[in-house]
Amino acid sequence: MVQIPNQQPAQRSVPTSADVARLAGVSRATVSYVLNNASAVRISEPTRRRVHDAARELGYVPHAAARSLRAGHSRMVLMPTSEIPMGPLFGRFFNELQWALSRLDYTVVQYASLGMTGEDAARAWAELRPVAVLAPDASALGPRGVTVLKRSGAKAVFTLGPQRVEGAHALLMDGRRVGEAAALHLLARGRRRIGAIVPTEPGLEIFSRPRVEGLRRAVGTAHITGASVTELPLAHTEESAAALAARWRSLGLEAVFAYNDEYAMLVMRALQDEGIAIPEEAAVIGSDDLMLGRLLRPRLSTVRIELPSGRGLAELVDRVVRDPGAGPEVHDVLAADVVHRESS
Amino acid sequence: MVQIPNQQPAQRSVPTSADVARLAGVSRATVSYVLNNASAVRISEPTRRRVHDAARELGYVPHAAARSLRAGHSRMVLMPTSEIPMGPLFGRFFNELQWALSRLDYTVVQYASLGMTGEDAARAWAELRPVAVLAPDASALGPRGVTVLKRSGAKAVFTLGPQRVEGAHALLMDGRRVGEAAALHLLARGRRRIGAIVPTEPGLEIFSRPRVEGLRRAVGTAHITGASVTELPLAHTEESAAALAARWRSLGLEAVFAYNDEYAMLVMRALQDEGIAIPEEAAVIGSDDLMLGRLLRPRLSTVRIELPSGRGLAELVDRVVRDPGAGPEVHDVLAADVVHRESS
DNA sequence: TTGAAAGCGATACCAA
DNA sequence: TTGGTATCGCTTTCAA
Repeated sequence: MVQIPNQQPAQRSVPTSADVARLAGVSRATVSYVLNNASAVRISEPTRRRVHDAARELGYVPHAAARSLRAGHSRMVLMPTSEIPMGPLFGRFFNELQWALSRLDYTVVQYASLGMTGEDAARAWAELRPVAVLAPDASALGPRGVTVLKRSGAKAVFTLGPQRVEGAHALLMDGRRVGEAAALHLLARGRRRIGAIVPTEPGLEIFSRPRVEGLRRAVGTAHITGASVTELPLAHTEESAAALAARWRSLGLEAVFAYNDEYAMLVMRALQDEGIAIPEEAAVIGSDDLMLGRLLRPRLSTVRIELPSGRGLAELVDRVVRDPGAGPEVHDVLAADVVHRESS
Repeated sequence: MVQIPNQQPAQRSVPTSADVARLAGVSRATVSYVLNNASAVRISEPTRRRVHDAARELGYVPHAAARSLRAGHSRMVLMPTSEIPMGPLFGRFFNELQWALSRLDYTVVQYASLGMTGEDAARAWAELRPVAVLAPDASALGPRGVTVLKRSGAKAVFTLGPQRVEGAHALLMDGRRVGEAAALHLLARGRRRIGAIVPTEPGLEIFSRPRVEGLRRAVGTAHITGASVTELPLAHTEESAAALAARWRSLGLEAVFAYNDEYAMLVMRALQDEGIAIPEEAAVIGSDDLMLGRLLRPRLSTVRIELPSGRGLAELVDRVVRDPGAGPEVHDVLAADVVHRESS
């Protein structure tokens, strides 16, 4: 650790608009008019300049809290972050959304409320008085949480994940679509007895459950004799995958749907190391269409997921903020289709 | 899209502590005392209950802006997010840090200031009057930005990345360590002419430049005749990798350091498809020790990066917030060592 | 034990 | 064109 001598003297206190007014020799009102380009009043050019100069000299920055307190509302969009890291797919969507919202002049803020759940978390969020809340995890919110947020003045409450919650708008990302697409593909290719990898990592079940459920449902409604789904818990480790591969033949399965491409890679490698031929002895399909799937040999079949454009959602949020009267809307936004390569 | 009829009637206005006071039949002061468990004053038990009941009935949530305005300070730690998504390594570190800070009773908020740069961004952050700012990208801040933040009352300004900036504390993550480790390893294994993959993706050069620089430096100071470093630009696509592989033999290189494991995988696959033996004809080493490296054949050698514990940093931040007097400290926190597997 | 009131910083109405 | 001032919601000192 390197110590660098402190060069700045004792902090002057933080400059306020009153300081700017004093230095410029005008009233605080005038400062406000000038700095906000108030169109209702005309301020003379010399005064404008004096105010701007004073503000620059003092390094004045307006106080967002004071401003929104006075205004009675803010343009803050709160996006609670969940602990589970999002993949590249969701990450890109998030970034796009954020960018689009800031284009619409919203201040997007991510707030991690680690450890809390439901109403507690909602209360913590509500203290910030956001104009909109976009929550990725509906279950960690609940109808009570939605009520708390709305009571605190939030005009729009959206959930973004695989679940919805009463009272909130929903961008429903129905993971069952993914499982269904995988099931139809595998069945069409003559596979009957299908294994479903279920990650044991905590937090992931919110995403994995619907996928398996969709797989189950599609296999069930296909009415093909002998068709079945077997859940295979798997940790994100080589050992776990090796253990699964070791008992693969005893399971009597013909195919495996692997939650996502990373788990698919893990499983495929373990099966190959066990001498099991892919896709002959075991068809493998993943999900999310990651780059790595194309680099595997055989190339990995996968379910490609399509999320809506962040811009569209940003406009939707804006619309709801401006007209909160309408009831909650549910948008079904996840599309899934199979990219067939060599592993299935 | 499904429309659900709006069940809630017109929003009542957001309840304030005055509303709670009115309903409980006490003064606002008493409400504040009760809800904040003020130890300086004793409030009778019946009054406490009346206040709590009233607050619950109204769904009262305190107004953070008003509170911090009155208090003159907040406990908000601002973490500006960069557009480039962070990998699992940095992501884990970030999560840990966030958690540790919230344990210390800070409100951690991520704020994306997309599009702005330097002072503009700093001003936007300063409006929120955070008590501390942890910026991952020093270059998008600059000494001026640091000044703006400090003037606005920030007690601690940290940069977290590969660069530092004057006036701010730094958790320096010196990527040159990574390149150095890779170079020493490859040289020790008898490789002389080394290629360095440089991602062409914008934003990544902040991380890739130092790694290549470290590689260069280590190769240079080794004083081994014939040792050289050749930069190889590469996009994150199969085509780009295939093009590189096609001209590999004409490059006359013996080894390649691939920025990180993902690019290593991309390159390795392309080389293998071109019939180039690994590691015989081309030694490959990546970085970040991702799971996928262990799943490749040959198994991927990699540079493992060790970041400090989030808890430690959280305590450091807390210390600086409590005692901002001391000058900025520079902590060198990145450790790198080689995990030798089969590809080198 | 409780209440009245000042004041944090910025804005917008009304007067001058 | 500019200034005085009330106000947003909350905390805290001082009085009662």
